[in-house]
Amino acid sequence: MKTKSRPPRRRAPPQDPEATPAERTPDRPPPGSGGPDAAKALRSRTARAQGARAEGGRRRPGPGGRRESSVQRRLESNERERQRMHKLNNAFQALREVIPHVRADKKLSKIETLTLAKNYIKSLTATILTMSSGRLPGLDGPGPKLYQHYQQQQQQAAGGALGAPEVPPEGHLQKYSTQIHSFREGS
DNA sequence: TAGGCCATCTGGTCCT
DNA sequence: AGGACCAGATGGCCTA
Repeated sequence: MKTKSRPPRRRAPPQDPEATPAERTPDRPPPGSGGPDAAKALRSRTARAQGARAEGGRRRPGPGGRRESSVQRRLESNERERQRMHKLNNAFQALREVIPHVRADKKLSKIETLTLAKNYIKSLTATILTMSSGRLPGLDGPGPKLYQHYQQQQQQAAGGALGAPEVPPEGHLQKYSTQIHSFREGS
């Protein structure tokens, strides 16, 4: 796994919103080739693409063609989607900044960020459990409640992922530090 | 050059 | 009805 700190990517030039999918990417294979609902989408998109090809790759004329209002809606929709993705990326960045990791010079990828965050949370939970159980033996403090919650989470996780081995609190700490290490090695 | 990661576009579906 | 969300497709950039 590699990560990199690369300059901001330049945005791909916006495609002609009036163009049919076939016009924009003539070589594009039929989309929606995976997933249960995809079959319907596949058929409808393919039909549209084929229709465009049948017309020599030109925009469908007449009522079948995209009206200006529909083009405008598509552009607005694209813009909203961009903003949504930007927000998502901002959230990823915020998450990166609170996860301690050894490769401060290199940006964590999204998958690395999520994986590391998950194990970081687990290790923190384990740490808190260890500390609170040590300091509050038998008391009705946060320790026992936290431990109950932890056990519930463990049981749910084990139920969700069939055959997932239950990891003891200290195991998460070990796993997290191992992962940090492997990310460093893998760079 | 292949593979990984990413941004963007797009159409379908879900939700308010 | 319109916006949010989702997933597939595509192409660019980067590194090994």
